Amino acid sequence: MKIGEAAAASGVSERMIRHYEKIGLIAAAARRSSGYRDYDARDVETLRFIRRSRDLGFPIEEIGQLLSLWHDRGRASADVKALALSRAAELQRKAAELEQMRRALLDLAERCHGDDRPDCPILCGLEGLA
Amino acid sequence: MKIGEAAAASGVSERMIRHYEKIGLIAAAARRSSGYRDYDARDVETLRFIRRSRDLGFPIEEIGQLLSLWHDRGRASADVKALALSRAAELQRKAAELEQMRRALLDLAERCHGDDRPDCPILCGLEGLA
DNA sequence: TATGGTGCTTGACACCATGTCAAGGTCAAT
DNA sequence: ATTGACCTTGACATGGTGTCAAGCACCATA
Repeated sequence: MKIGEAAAASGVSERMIRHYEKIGLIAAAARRSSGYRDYDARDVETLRFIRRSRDLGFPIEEIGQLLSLWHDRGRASADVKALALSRAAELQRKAAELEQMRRALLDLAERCHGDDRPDCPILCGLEGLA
Repeated sequence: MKIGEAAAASGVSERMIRHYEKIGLIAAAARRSSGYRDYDARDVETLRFIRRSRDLGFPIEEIGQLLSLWHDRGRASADVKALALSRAAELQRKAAELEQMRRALLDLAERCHGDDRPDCPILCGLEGLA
């Protein structure tokens, strides 16, 4: 299977497949005599695993750890759970941060009459004179 | 005022001050005969404005628009409010996305016993066999 | 078989915001 | 005058992805 087909089958772009190979997240693909990369079903499975992990917000480094655990038949599920819970906590932290920014913005916007007049509490707030 | 003092006074790092100058977000600073950049209170105010905008999640491009509006004494507050509300909506969208990822992760983690045994619903979920 | 179109290769540049490091010049205080 | 802190520019890195370019491989059809 050539890289284009592997990309279509896994949902990971050709660009990112080459990238993951370069940074060592996945092993270098087999090559045909022409130099084309050659993929099999197992490779596609791995790529799909990576894509799902990314979709769940795991950074590359942690995806590497997940892949190790995945390939390790004797791993303890506790190790995986710990990674997942720590990721979930991080996501919550980030979401809370965004929410806090949003609330601050809405507070400013609420005090802004939002018409043709030039005075604007939002800009004053950004100046630091809120 | 030299760049280090301006950085300390505004909360924007020296690195980013130079960066903002290079990308044209702020005007090129005055220079002493030595070549050192020279800042006054007004410059620091601008930097602080930028920092607060960044803290509220505005991307650089929108900060440029905010700066224009800020400097424009005749601006309509409605224009500022529109920017702020659109930013708030974007923040909410992003937060919701993170929250959705988190929930998916927690769903998987909940089904994982998290002990020494190797079978793990989280990894199965990442494989796509959830 | 020749040709064309599509797919593959590598490499480079871009984004956005920020950090760090290096080599060299300047300032201020001792 | 020396020293140590500060400034200058430039380059490289991060993370995840896009795009573009030049050149080669593959396949089907004329």
